[in-house]
Amino acid sequence: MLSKSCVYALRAIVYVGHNGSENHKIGIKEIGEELDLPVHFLSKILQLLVKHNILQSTKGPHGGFYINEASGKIKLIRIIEIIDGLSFFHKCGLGMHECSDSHPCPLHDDFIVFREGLNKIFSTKAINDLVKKVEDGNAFVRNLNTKN
Amino acid sequence: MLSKSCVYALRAIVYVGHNGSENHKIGIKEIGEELDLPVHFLSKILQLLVKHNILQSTKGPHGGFYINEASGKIKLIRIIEIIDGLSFFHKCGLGMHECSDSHPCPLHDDFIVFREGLNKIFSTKAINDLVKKVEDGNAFVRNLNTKN
DNA sequence: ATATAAAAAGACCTAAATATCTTTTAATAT
DNA sequence: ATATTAAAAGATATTTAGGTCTTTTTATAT
Ligand code: FES
Ligand code: FES
Repeated sequence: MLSKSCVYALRAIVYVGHNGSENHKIGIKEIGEELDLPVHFLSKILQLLVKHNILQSTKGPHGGFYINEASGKIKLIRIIEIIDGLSFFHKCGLGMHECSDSHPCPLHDDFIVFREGLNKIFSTKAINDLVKKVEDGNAFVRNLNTKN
Repeated sequence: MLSKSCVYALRAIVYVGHNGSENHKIGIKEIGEELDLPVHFLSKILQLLVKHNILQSTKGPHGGFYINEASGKIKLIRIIEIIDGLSFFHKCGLGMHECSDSHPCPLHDDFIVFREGLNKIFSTKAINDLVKKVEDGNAFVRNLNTKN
């Protein structure tokens, strides 16, 4: 559904939101290790988010990633848009060229309920909402039973 | 979500169910043309379904594909299982190693609604249900505005 | 029996996603 | 100014999904 790039990005940004701040930036190495993600690959993805100002970074000693006030309020759908694009939310679940009410595939009515439902969730929830859940101990971004 | 192989299979089998019968088999070429699908690729996929007896075929003159009584009653989930596997319906939407209620990701509660909902649809609907919709003119498997 | 038609099977190719490795740039502390 | 640190950037490799082409097998009609 979402590409690996995309879910890596989401978890990474939540991790940064949870563990970092403007004066405690998080290095890519730490993120990769804590989330069991391939560091260099993740690095590329985060670069993209920085370029779009979804995420902030600085180089050099004590450099790393962090998110500012505004970034925390960004909706998940924006990140998905940047990384995967929004085509999933428009295209036919059975792979027809067009998804439309007037020329529906046999799964259309059922499928769009979920497609729209997901769209709504991603369009409503912001980074901070996920961070909050993690802070409250109601959710996690790190894998269970990773070797440490 | 579903791979192309999988949606190609679903549309093809519905097309065959709709347009064919044991004494009017449908050639792979026709299916490919009518559904705008790559013929040889589709051929591989249908072979797999035939091997699993989800679809019937015969070679030679007047040969082709058709579905028998039993096949029409097969649930979509079975086809998905054969082609893509069922991992989608168990794995975490944010790509964590495990999806569980006790160690949920921040999207878990919202995501599983979607995942389970889709699972239910695929587990409930049979090939014939889709064929029926097409026969009633309430759904289509062919693309709109294809050149013919 | 033979020719023919159509699926099955096999070998191969291409493009995209994912991942790794190396070099460059920029920020900070000394 | 210099050394050091860490992200950015670039180049390359690997894997997987998707797609094409060729040969073989099998059913049917003549
Ligand atoms: S036409 Fe297939 S999901 Fe809308
Ligand atoms: S843990 Fe992520 S969807 Fe269940």
